[in-house]
Amino acid sequence: MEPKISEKAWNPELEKKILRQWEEEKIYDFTPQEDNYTIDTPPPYPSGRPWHIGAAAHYSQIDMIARTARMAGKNVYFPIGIDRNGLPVELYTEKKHKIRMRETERGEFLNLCREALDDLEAEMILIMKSLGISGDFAHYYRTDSKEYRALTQSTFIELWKKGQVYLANRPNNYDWVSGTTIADAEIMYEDLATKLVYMKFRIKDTDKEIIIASTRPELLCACRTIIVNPDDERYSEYIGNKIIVPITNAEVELRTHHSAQQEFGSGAVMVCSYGDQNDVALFRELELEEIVAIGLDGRMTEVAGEYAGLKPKQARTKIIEDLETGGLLDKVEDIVHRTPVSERSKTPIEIIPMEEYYLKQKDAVEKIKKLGQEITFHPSMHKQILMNWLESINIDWPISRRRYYGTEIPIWYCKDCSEPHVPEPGKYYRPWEEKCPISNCTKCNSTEFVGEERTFDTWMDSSVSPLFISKFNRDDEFFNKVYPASIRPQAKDIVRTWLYYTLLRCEQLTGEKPWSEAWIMGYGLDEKGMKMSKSKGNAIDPLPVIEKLGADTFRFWSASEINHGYDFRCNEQKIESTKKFLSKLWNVSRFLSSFPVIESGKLSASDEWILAELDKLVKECKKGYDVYNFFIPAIAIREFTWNVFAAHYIEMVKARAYGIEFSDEERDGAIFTLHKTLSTILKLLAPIAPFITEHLWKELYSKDSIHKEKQVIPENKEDKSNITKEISEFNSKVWNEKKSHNLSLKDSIKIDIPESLSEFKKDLKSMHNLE
RNA sequence: GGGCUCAUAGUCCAGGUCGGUUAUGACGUCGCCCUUACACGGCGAAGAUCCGGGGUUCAAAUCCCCGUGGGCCCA
Repeated sequence: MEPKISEKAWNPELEKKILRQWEEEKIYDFTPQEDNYTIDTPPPYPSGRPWHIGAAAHYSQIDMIARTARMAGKNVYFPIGIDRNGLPVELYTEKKHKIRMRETERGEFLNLCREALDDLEAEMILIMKSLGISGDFAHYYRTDSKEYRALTQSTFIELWKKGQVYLANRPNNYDWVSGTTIADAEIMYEDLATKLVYMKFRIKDTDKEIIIASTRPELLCACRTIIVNPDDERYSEYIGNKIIVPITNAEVELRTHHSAQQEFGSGAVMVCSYGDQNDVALFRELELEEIVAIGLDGRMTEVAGEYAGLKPKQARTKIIEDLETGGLLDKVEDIVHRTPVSERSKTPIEIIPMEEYYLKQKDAVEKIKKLGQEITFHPSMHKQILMNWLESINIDWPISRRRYYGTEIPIWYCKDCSEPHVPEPGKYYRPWEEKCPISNCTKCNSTEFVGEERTFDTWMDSSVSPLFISKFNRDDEFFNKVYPASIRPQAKDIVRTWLYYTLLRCEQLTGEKPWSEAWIMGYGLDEKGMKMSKSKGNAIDPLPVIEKLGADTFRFWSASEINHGYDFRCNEQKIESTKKFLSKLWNVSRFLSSFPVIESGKLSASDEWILAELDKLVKECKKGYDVYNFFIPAIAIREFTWNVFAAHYIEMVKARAYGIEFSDEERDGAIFTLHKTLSTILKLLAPIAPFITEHLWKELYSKDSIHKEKQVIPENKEDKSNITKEISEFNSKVWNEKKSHNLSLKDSIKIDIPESLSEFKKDLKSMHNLE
């Protein structure tokens, strides 16, 4: 009998043809019904080349969620979006064109960013499509589109009107040379020579002194507290005492804090606004009131007293002299200090408070905690990341950024009285280049306005993704059908940002949770478990891998290698070797394609046994698919298909299937069981490897897509795994025996079949050619 | 610096909640074998101080404590 399938191995080239078919037949199209399964797909951010291979694995798995849900009979809404707002593309563009954002005309700079995004986006879309992602590419959205930005702005305007937004001072990184604030991402660290100044601080109402070392003595006037390590016994008796700051004679409290290192200087640290990032954290944590010691002009402010007007470096020199004169100086050491400097100007940055917009979030924490409790997390352990984060929130959310490529903050200020005005929601506004849509200032009736130049933090955009995909405020009927979404799949590293902010924003705007389930995936690392980065040279480009090995190989690797929720390692050779399983499946199918598909047959003990094992597999897969953990079915399917079905069952029934020395009835039992098992395997595997299962399904079982099938339901058959163990032990025994006697596998041999396997006697005899 | 998390053969991974056979499977390696689905295969073999130290226990990969190293987020 000639097998219907003639090729000897799975050819990934077939994937392209299958993709075209899916597109033509529109098998993943979504029409909203009463019950829908909405996936709040993460819109990936095009930050550079190549796209992270871990992200490709991530999207493969998100697609498995969609396919699992479809096969469970759900009406799946699987939107695709691209996140295009934010700093990375600005940095990418500056580097690519060797320009600086602030020295380039804003409109021109935005165009260059857009071009860069378009290129990078095209590559990501190509990868996602090649991976077989069954999302809605025809209507993919961009977070920098007019519609999306209009939504971000509308939601801001709504919250502004509810009084949820306010202005406050916030420490910013400031680069004096460029004259701008810079983002944390633009800071690098350099070891620079500086002086470590040991100063004498007196403990109030005693004649005792504490020596405090600092590289920034000019900030004495901004000192708010002194900290020592709680384990540091040198200071334990003075905790809570008032300390007199030299020069200013201000009184501050001595406290303990774990961030004080006993080995550094004298172990006591002065906390000033702001010497470094640690000071910022301490001011926030200890709720200290900041003192602005350095002004926007880069000089000491009036709080510095006689040092006012000096540059910090001059003030430092003078203050050291004065300390010495006043007998307040212990000693000065020359040290090398790890100093934050601006990436562009290479000069040390200062941290100074500037006015920024804040969105209230502290009041919402308890509500969000409750929402968090109502959401099912897969895996459940990652709910802890959110809960810990909620515990640690102690400031409102700063939402304004002094950047260009983002959604503009829709505010105009009256030129005369500075009163801020927000426009009506519903449209996309660009205040930096558009005329104010309001004709007169509501406060002073002036007609002249100045547009806000700042943009939003990008999380302001991405945090409304469930509202955008459900057409919030644009199509109420659609919104009511698909919101709240069913599931939010996302990576672990952005639980505190994207997941949290989405909960916050959606609660503020709809009063409801945005989804009922959150699915959290681990982080993709290199083969040694280190983070992948372009600079380390250990990044793997997913595109050539997928092109060479095919999407199904990549997807099956992703499912079988990544235990859900845990970090995973990416190794090209490992991905490549995964292909062997697909070949195995292909060849099993090729063998079965020699036999007609029949509806029934007389089942022998062997058939009953493998069907019981198959049922156990169905049950095991369901366990994984129910919680969208694809590692469980992938491992179980490979194990069953290769090591049970192919290795033992197929070998046992081969002769029977050919009808050699068996009745037609017996033969049909084998053929029926073979097809029943394979077709079940294909359906079980379809969400993970959609291409090869589709191809084999159509070759063998139906002209319709396997992706229209419903998932198999376990029948709870009797567990026969003990038989599996016995059969495989017996087979091994025979194989070993033949080997030790230098016999070929087809040679005849005399070995007794154990009593417990007597039911399988006929099949085993023909399999091994037993006498 | 803080929080969370991980650590099992050359490599990846299971087991860990609920302590108790010979620690699962895959990749890779080595040997033999073309047996009519498959050499991208079959059979077999070697390969693990279960990260280190301490504790609880008759018994620890598993539970507890202290380290070390990796990862993520926050600072």
